Amino acid sequence: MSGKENSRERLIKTASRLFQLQGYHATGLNQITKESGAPKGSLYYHFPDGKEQLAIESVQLTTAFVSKQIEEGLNKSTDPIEAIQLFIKDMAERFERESCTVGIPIAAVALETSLISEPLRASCQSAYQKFQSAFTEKLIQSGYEEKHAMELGIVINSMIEGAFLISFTMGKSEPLLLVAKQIPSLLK
Amino acid sequence: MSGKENSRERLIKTASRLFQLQGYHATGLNQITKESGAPKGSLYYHFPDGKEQLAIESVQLTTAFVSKQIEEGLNKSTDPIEAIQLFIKDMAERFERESCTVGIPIAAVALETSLISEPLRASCQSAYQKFQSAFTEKLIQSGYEEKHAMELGIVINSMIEGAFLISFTMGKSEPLLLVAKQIPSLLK
DNA sequence: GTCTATAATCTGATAGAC
DNA sequence: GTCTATCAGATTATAGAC
Repeated sequence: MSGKENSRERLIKTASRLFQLQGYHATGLNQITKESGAPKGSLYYHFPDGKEQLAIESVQLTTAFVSKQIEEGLNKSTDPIEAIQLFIKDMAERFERESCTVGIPIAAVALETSLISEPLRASCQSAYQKFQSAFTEKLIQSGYEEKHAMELGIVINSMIEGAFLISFTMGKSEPLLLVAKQIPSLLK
Repeated sequence: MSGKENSRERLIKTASRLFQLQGYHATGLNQITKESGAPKGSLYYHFPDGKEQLAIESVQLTTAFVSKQIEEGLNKSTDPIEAIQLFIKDMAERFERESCTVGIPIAAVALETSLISEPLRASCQSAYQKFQSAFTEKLIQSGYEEKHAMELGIVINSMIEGAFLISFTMGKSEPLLLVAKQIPSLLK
């Protein structure tokens, strides 16, 4: 309704990037306001519940963005094996290209806050559920039996998230590529 | 050489537990000294390089502990498929039993520090390499071709680490159990 | 080796003028 | 909606007595 929601948008986008890259506790409110260009005073106007609320909305933004990426990636082939492999390889390439300017979606926030903030944990949980269901949907559309597709969706999501973590630590995308390579064994 | 290295030991053990559970930035030096019972003044005597050094040695302790657990677990069966499945199920049971009093080995520290501390990142990297090679060794002993065994070691490690992360966030061990279930497809 | 006190800096959060 | 100033508490780290 109001004029420009610009400041709020910028705050969430900046927070989203920094939380993924540095984690929850390492990212200060000062840094977020400073890098977003938004005035610090306006943070608590837009997010009365402070850092926790900002993090929840950041996770939600990331979730929407990544889910869309997964769905678009999976649409590049009708064959689920090929589609999932293509998606993972895309992630690996992006990882190599942007080096570490992107971080791993959700993971750091999930690890750091699951024990100390129930609403934040719940946000991360529904993020992962959304990722999983994208894979599961693809498999169901390809004729996989429903329960099997659900189980595979969870496993594929775990594999990718784990490979991201190891790739990030190792500084190379090899684990992601090897996971992609094993997808046929898993799905056949 | 000196009398009791007790205080140093306690500091590392406490730090190790807290870093896994809460992550690097959320764990303060005050909390570590307080919970370890060691005097705060002695921290910088034993660890002149401060928090970073303490974290590196904590990661090393965790690495040794977890590696031993993996190796012992894998020795419970000569069949690699069964052995790996047993190990993952053990982890899942322990996860359920101790709920969240244990955290995920290495992961939080790896995510939080890989970009800000090269020595700490390197410690986490060699941790993961050690985990991987335990799986790889088991596969080679069972007759898998060396390169294939190495690739599978990396993928299995990624799967487990990812499933841990998702299980932790979800609050239930289902992802770990589903990963165990898919091991036969992967290894056959 | 231990302990206390404290420095210097950062954090999240608030109050109030504009 | 914006901006400044500031609070109380946390952080890592150091200095120096014991």
